[in-house]
Amino acid sequence: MPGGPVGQGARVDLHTFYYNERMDTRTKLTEAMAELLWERGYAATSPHEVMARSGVGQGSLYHHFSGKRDLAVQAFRNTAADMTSAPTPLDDDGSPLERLQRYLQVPRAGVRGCRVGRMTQDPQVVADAELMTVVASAFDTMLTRWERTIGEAVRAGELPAGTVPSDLARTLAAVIQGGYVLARAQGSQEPMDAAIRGAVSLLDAARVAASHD
Amino acid sequence: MPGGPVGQGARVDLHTFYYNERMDTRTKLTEAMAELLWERGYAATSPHEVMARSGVGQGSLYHHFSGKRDLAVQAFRNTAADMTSAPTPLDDDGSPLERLQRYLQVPRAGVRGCRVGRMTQDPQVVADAELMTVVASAFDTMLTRWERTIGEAVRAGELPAGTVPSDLARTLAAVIQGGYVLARAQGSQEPMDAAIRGAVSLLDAARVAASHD
DNA sequence: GTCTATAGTGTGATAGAC
DNA sequence: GTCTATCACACTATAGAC
Repeated sequence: MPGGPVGQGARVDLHTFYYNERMDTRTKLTEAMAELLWERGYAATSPHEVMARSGVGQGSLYHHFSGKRDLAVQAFRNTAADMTSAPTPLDDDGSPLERLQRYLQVPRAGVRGCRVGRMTQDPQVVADAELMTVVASAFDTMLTRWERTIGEAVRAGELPAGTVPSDLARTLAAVIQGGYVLARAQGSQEPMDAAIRGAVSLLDAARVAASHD
Repeated sequence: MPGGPVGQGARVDLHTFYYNERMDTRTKLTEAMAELLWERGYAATSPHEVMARSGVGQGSLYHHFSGKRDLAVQAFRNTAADMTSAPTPLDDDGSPLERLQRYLQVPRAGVRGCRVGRMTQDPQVVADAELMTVVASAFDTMLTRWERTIGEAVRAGELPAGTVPSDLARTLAAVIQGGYVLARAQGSQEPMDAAIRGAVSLLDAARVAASHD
């Protein structure tokens, strides 16, 4: 191993190492942009910041991408694809209702916010049809999964027969998205966890009600 | 009625009339800023836009306020006070659970988003301790009301005895906040309404479960 | 494919006349 | 108290050498 910056005793900032040593320039740029979209949003992220974080120069950015918007679209497409392709407890073992409750309780860092939901509050993003398409289809994919598992729970008699899967799917997705909002409003994880606990309890109550259908 | 701009046949843009004829300069500025905070957020709103919308000149803005931040703090304090002081169905007649369900179903224009919750996604707002205090205390006031009515519903036997009011309050607040996110993501009111319907149904189920406690 | 230099625009804010 | 003119700066983007 020749004397790279990772040699013995060398202290390397994780980000710098990550970006500089293991990715091509294009990827460095999209990864840095994806992080900044999450942390700061689209409007508040400048090309200058992306270059600083990725260690890539100005000329390279405008060589690989036509500009800030192009870079953001590519980066955010990757983010949405990562999120929607990741496996969830919704497809694990267990009864449908258990899976719904397990997915609700997946750890979520409330104060960081949702990478996709965040975009929804950025006026420049909402005004951009291409970005909004990515946002909308990411939510669509997620809601479809919720709906399918909720339908299974109804058929299994774990939820009341009158349950409307498309409604409840939006309710549970909203609890998560709203949990992020509450957590950020209070600067604390606790409101997110409380909101989830309350939703899990409501599903427990619904199971009890279904058993008396 | 002397020849004001509202004389017979005169057509006056509602905004222009509203700002120009009925308010003092300070109020014109805070009202315009409050609207823009809602529509575009803090970071994305420039003093120039505030002046254009209010019809007030640059010199006046910096005479009445020390700058953009000062104006935004004053404007947003007014917004938060308006929202937290308005009466809600939570304090109306009817059983506690009915009041909770009625409040959930208050019409909310999902695509416009929540005036307070919106601030939560703006990095420059989150970094500002003064603005975040206003946000946090507005949510606090709202959550306390939810909690009180939920507690009443539990004591009335309309919700299961094991219900944790502080948890369920956050769940229901999250449904509303998340409903805004979903509505904006899809550019449609429908996801908000669906999320609310699902939450109302869950509360119905919880009432059934409570009756078997 | 990457660099440095620089353009052109809009920002938040101030100066000073009236 | 309000106006117009202007500042210094940061932004997104381009030019052109290497």
